[in-house]
Amino acid sequence: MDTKTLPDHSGSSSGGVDEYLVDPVEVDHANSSYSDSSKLEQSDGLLASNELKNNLISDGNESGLSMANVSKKQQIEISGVQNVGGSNQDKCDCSPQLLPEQKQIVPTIEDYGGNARASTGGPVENAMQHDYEASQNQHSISRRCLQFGEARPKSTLSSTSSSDPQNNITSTRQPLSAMELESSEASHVNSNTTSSKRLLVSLSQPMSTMVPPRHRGNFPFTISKPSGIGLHLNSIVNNVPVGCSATVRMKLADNNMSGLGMRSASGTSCFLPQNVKSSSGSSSLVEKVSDINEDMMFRSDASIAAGSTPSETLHPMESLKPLVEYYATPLSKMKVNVEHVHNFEEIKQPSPRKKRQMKKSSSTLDGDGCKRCNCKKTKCLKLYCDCFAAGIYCAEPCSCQGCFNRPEYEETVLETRQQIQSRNPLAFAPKIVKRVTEFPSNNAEEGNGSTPSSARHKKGCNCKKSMCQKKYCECYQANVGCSSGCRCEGCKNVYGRKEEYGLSEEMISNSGTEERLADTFDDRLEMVATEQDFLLAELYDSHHHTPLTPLFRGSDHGKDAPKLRLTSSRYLPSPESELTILSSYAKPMRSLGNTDSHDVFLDRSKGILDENSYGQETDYHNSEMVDQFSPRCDSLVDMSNLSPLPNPSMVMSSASSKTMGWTNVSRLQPCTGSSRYPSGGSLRWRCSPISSMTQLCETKDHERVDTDNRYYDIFDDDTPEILKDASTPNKSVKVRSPNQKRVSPPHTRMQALGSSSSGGGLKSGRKFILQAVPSFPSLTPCIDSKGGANQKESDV
DNA sequence: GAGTTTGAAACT
DNA sequence: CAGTTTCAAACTC
Repeated sequence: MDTKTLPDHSGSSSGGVDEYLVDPVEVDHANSSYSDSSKLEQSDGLLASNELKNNLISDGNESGLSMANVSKKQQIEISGVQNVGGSNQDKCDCSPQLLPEQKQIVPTIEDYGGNARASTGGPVENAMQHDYEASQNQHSISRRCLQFGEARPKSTLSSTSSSDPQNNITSTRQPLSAMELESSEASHVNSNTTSSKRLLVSLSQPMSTMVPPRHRGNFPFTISKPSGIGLHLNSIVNNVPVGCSATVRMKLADNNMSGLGMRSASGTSCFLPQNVKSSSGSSSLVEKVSDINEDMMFRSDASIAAGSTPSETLHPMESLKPLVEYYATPLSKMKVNVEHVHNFEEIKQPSPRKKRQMKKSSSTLDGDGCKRCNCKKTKCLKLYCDCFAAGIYCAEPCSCQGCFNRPEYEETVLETRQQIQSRNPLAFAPKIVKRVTEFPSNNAEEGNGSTPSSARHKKGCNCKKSMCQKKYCECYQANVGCSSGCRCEGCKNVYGRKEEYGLSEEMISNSGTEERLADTFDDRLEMVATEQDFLLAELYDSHHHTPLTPLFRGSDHGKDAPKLRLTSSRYLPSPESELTILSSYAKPMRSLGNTDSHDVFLDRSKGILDENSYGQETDYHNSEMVDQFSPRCDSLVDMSNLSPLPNPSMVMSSASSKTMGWTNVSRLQPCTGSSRYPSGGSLRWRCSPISSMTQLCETKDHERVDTDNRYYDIFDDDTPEILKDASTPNKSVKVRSPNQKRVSPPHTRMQALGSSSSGGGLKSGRKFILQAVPSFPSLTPCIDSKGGANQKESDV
């Protein structure tokens, strides 16, 4: 059968892939027998995967496949190298974990890596890791180049600055090492190996170099974001906060672009713990981190999920926390390891029910953060699979059968995702979108969990019998209230009834018809995203190629957006990403603000994550967010310098970066598959978003600098600083205004926003921004004003 | 642990 | 686009 092809994978990959896959598992399981069995299973799975591909993916973009294949090959090579270096499977796992997507992550790491290397050289000394790193570095380097252009930019920023892949290679080693380390660590999270320390060291260095001392912790996040951004993160993160196992990787299947984000994101959740443990550049720190463990992880995860907030959360935390969070980001990057772990886990399928029970107790997420699916017929390649839908790889906790949602089958996964996306571009978009919050600052409500207003299910539920009081209801499950978009009957959602939703939003009532409401709702969601994540979104877009602009262009954002996206030659990683990102961003912010309870954070994260299903995007956002929050201007500035972005100046940069990145990306990455290996330039651009952030930072450095508290405050408000900037007379605002004109969001929206936002000028500003968001194109022009953005405007 | 219920996803 | 089927999670026993 297909096995023949599989053999190749199994042969090459099985050897390499399996091993590395095993490693991750091992890590989780502490060298459990999984590896062996998993290998076998995987090999089987590989065969099956081929079949699946044939069956499942009729469309299967060859480009994507080819890409995937390439990545696999690389992975294999890597794995082989790793094996050579470190005999331990675990080690291997770590390296192998680097999937194509992961590779992308690596690049990001590279950025850090540059910095990390020098510093890390010493710290990262685990024999395993060393070997692994050494071998991988070279391999990884090439990978990186292929996969991410982004890394380069960052790398350039960090240290080497070589945009060229080659340069990356040299520089990348450290980054890779760091990544690998992270990944390895992630895999070893349980083990608490010294490797983690390495990571810390490597990370720390980059951080230090890149970011000012304060923000160092954050800085890593920044980097990580780029790598991991993925959508899945959202879901994963949200759901899986601590865990780890879940592989966020989602890669991108949705969008090649998104893949990147996914990876990082996923990695984050899982990696954070590991990173923390491992990273302890200083033993004390490491230990502390390890001690912190879950809490930290949660935070980190959450932060990661949020994308932006990590630093913030950290700030409030003790010094250690920052470290943890800091590392957490890297972890996200490391998601590869996590993924592997998942794979193994899935393969072995320890005890589904137990896992389930675990899940039940913890709600959706496993303690590990894994979704713990139990798929039996879908091979975890359909949206039925929570893991797959979340953009993460199945992991140990999963009790799925015949799972192909593993790093090993990345190609299959990606292809399948593409197919699904082709049918429904929003299929992987976060389901939950943060609503335009009326009250960014008063989010205590959310903490209460009663805040229906904060977010909504984008599609809305269709409950008939559960009355939206059970987890059957997606809205309820996401801890969000029902909205006008819901078609539920007898809604009694404790988080907010459909009716209430409409009431709460004056706008809706104004609109009148449900359709209008629904539309408005979507718009609102988008709006919200824009507001909070506006800048981020832009960045995100740039990273993902997502044509946010298109959406924005479309006055109807929500509806049209998808179409526009679709129409666009490029696959948007996730049209939803916009919303998602924003929402995730916003939520995280809140959660961060609330840092108090992890639970809250987690809950939010879930919803948010879902929204961010596109890990990649999210990652970027996260990174961006991180940058904004933690990285500080300094780091940001540096980044901007490094970044190819023409104009680091201005907040607009973020928007511009989006457009820039977006356009560039589109060009560079016509195909989703290809997107993975975007030219360095495109990637760089994506990274550039950071620069935008930096810009913002510049404008608001003093504010940020003042205290972390401020950040928190910001988050509390839901309005990221960026937004604030935007809201403020900042450049961003101006830039946006033009777009706003275009967008001219529905009057209802405006009104509703205004009413809702009544809270304060900020709110109003946000709303305003939101409106602007739809008009993103204009923003880009502003940004591009220097560059291509203007063109877009003219086009528009 | 097995079986049922539920609603989303997928299919027609 | 609507209706039906399939699926896996959520839930119950």
